[in-house]
Amino acid sequence: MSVSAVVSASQKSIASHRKLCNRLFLLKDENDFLPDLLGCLNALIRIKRGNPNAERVLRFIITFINYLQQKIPDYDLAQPILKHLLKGVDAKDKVVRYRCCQAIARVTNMLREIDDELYGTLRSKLLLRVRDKESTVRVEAAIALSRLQDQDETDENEVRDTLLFLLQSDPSVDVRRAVLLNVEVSNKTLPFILERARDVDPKNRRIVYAKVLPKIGDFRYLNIRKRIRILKWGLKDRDETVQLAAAQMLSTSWISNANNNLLELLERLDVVNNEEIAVLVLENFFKLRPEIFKDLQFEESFWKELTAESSILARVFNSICVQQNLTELNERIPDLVQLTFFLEQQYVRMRNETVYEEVCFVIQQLLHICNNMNLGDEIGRRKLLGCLSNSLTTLELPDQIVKLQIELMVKLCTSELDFCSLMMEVITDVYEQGHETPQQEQVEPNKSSPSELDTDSDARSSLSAAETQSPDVIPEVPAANAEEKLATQLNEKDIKAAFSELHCLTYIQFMFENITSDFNKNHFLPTILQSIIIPSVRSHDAPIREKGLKCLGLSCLLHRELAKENITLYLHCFTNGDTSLQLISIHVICDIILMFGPSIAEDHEQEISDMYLTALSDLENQELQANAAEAISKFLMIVHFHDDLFIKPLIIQYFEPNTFENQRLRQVLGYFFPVYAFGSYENQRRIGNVFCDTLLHLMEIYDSLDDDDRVLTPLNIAQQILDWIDFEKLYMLHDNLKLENQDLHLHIADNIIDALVELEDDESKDKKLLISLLGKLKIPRTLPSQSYAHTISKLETFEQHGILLDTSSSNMLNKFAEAMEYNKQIAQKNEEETVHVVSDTEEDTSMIDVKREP
Amino acid sequence: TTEEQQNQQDYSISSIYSSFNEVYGYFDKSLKHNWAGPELWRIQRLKQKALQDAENRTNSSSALDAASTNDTATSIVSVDKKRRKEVDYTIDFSEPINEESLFAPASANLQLPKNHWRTLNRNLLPDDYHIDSKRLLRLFLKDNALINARSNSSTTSQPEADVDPS
DNA sequence: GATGTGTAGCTTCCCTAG
DNA sequence: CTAGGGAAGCTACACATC
Repeated sequence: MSVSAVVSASQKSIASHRKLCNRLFLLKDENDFLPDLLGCLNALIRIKRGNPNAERVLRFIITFINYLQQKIPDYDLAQPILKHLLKGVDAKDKVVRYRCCQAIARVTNMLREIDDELYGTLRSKLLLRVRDKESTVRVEAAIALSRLQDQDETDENEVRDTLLFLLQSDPSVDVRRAVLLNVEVSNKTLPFILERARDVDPKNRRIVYAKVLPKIGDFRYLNIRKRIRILKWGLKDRDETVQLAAAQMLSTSWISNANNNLLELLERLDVVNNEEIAVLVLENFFKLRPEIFKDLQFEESFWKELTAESSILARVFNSICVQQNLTELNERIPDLVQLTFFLEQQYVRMRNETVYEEVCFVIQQLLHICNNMNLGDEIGRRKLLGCLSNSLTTLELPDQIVKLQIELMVKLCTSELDFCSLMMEVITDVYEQGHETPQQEQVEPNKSSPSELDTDSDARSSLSAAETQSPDVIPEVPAANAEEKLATQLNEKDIKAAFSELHCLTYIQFMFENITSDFNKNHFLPTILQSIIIPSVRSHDAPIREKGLKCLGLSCLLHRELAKENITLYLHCFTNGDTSLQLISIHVICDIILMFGPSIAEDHEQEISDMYLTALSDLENQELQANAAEAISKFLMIVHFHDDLFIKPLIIQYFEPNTFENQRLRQVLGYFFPVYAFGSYENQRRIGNVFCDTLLHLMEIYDSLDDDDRVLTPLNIAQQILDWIDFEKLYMLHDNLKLENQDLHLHIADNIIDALVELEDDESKDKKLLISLLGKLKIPRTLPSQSYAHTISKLETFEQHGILLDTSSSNMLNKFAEAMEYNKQIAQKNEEETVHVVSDTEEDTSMIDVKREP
Repeated sequence: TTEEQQNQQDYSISSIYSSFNEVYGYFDKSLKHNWAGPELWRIQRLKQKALQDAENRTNSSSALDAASTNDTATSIVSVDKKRRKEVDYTIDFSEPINEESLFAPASANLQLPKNHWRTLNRNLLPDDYHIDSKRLLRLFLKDNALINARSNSSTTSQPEADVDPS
């Protein structure tokens, strides 16, 4: 048997390789052995990618080299083969380059030694090949290059740095993946690898968790920030398979590196500062390890010595029980009376400042648990309510705790009125604590304690108070560092009063967030409004004024008239205020309109829409812009407030390259547009109405851009918008509505033709684009013949203008005209027949394909 | 004011539909993988299969027809597949190959042009703000209140926004 | 600049490994 | 038995070639 016969036999199955190895071994000393073998390689490297026989042959050759090395260590076959293959890495044929790189990668793996010259050539050729124009070649070259990595961790390491460059910059996912799987993990490469957990490709992301991170071994090689980041990315990934991979890594490798002890794992995640992630970690962990979940027990001592870690463990246990209705397991959580007791213990412990943060965290977890508990027990309820209101009165608690406590108190109270009365007491107490003075008479009239106020005052009176807040009495906005000013200007007593006011306002804010009462039917609300909120809106202290404006906004949501009166106030804040005031205005006016409908804004329509448009186009202020986009989205989605005015600027900001950094804006709008468009056919038509206009505007922007910013082409943009107004994508609950908007793209065609007439001769690029869009429109055959006729007549008038077109454009235009003509004739025929035949369902939903029509 | 509220038109999208949650659940699901802004947006083609299904449902009268054509179609396809599967991958090692042409140097540049190496944010996803229907149906000031988009049959005088009991 | 070629990305179908 | 991976086929687009 000849060398080529043996090699040829190896292509059929892997099973025969062992036998064939022996055969080939017998031929090794013949004169033509090496040339014959290289000849076989020549045949092999012409075989294009994906041929399974070629894979087998290559594998056989590798097996043989290995076999030979074992038998005769001095027989060096690898280097001659390598030398031969290197001749092909620059070949013209990409298949040859691909196969050579692939073979080199495999052979290099077998190499025991290599002479310096060969190594140098290999290295420099591969460094070139990883930049090949073919991605398949780059993949193999990258794998080959990864075989040349050494342990050198110096700053300059060309091989390593090239691989890292590919990992970040190669446009092909496969190349990045190949590098990800083959690059050596070291201090230098780790940041680049971790970053791939956010690769655009979900498979690459998954590989980070499933393949690469386990290679590291102990997760403690990562600092806490990196641990949290990697967990957050993985567990919150949109792709379930990535989530699962992250969860698996957590519940197998990471937990074992924490002595299989959940609490120890949590200790290494700094739960106090990463609550959200800790919850996710536990939830995902229990999903994969239900047996551990079921075995969790909480002894008496557990509750008496709560730590950050143990408390969040109990909280997640509880929340999973509640979510999944595991009532029996949930009995391991103490009852309300006991929980209240433990909570009180923590409030006491809080006085020790060294553990303040941890205690706050523990309290939050306990509050979450209480919130999930059955609140049927009267005694427990009263005890807890007492404990909560007491702590609110006597302690300075962080906002998150206050929020949770007040939310819980609403649930504990039997009615909203009870709740308000209780809160009123708390707020009064806190207010008085801040305004205790040796001489009571020094208290300013408008800062009088709420308890002294006429609690019977109705909304009307507070309204009149609000009316006095006409824009001109609002103090001018102070310097940015208002707090500093505040500290120097005010004496200690005033500071104390100011802080108690802030304190009260915080309580009021969370209180108002949780009530829905009609303002006039709950006499506590007008009292609070008049005695605390309104004075605070007038305050010279920026923090107080801001909080006051928020609380006033919340009050407005409970009272239509109050809302209507105060719109001007918020408009004024937007014009004259700093960013934080502007944001409040954006929020409050939006909520008011959503709450009461657009009619509430009828006196200030212009100013309000101007405000939102100004904010939307403020490229200098991303937060404002994003919030405006969100507010407008809500308007259009929910109450249809000036759709036709907002829709075009909204589309423009979405595609405008300058908003690329403003991801919140883009993601809000990315959600909004499809929902808006697919949500109703009227909305689709609204977008359709501005399509051409908007596209032309965006094309202008595109023309003015640098190459670097030209990521989205006008074609791409147009396709995305056209997709929004695709009638087949309308969300329809009833199939019979599927017939809506079938003519929408035909209308677009009309608009495009109109726009073509307007374009100048030097805008040939634009003309070309618009014409190419005609061919991509989705136009059904079943429209009435006049519709097509209308478009055809438009085309004819366009042709009369005699506008210069390149051949491909005019071809496309002709094709489109023919298709329309064809549609018209068919439609006419059908219309004649319909006189006799009632319906023809066959062609109801069939589309024309412009390209295929005669 | 009660009267005004009653007379308020219900503008919500859901007024067209019977089920509010269903609609937004659908959008949350269908937009789950298209969140990263226009640069990374993929236009989802309507699946041919889904379209056919829909068509079959509407043309229930021709259900029998459809079934039979489907049967014949699948069998034809499978025969076709088998025939095509007999692609010959055999490599011929007997003929010597001209190394001149095999290793012929390239005339043109083999490197990927520079502008292809320009990446969008190093091929990384942007930060995910997890925008969903809940986010856009929420008041700014009351994050626990979902805007209660009721059908227009509602006769209550409650405001449009309502504290979500959850 | 018209034309053909090649590739990327998608869907659909099939197989196999868990 | 199901899901995930891979191959085949299709389409749209980019590039090269003349």
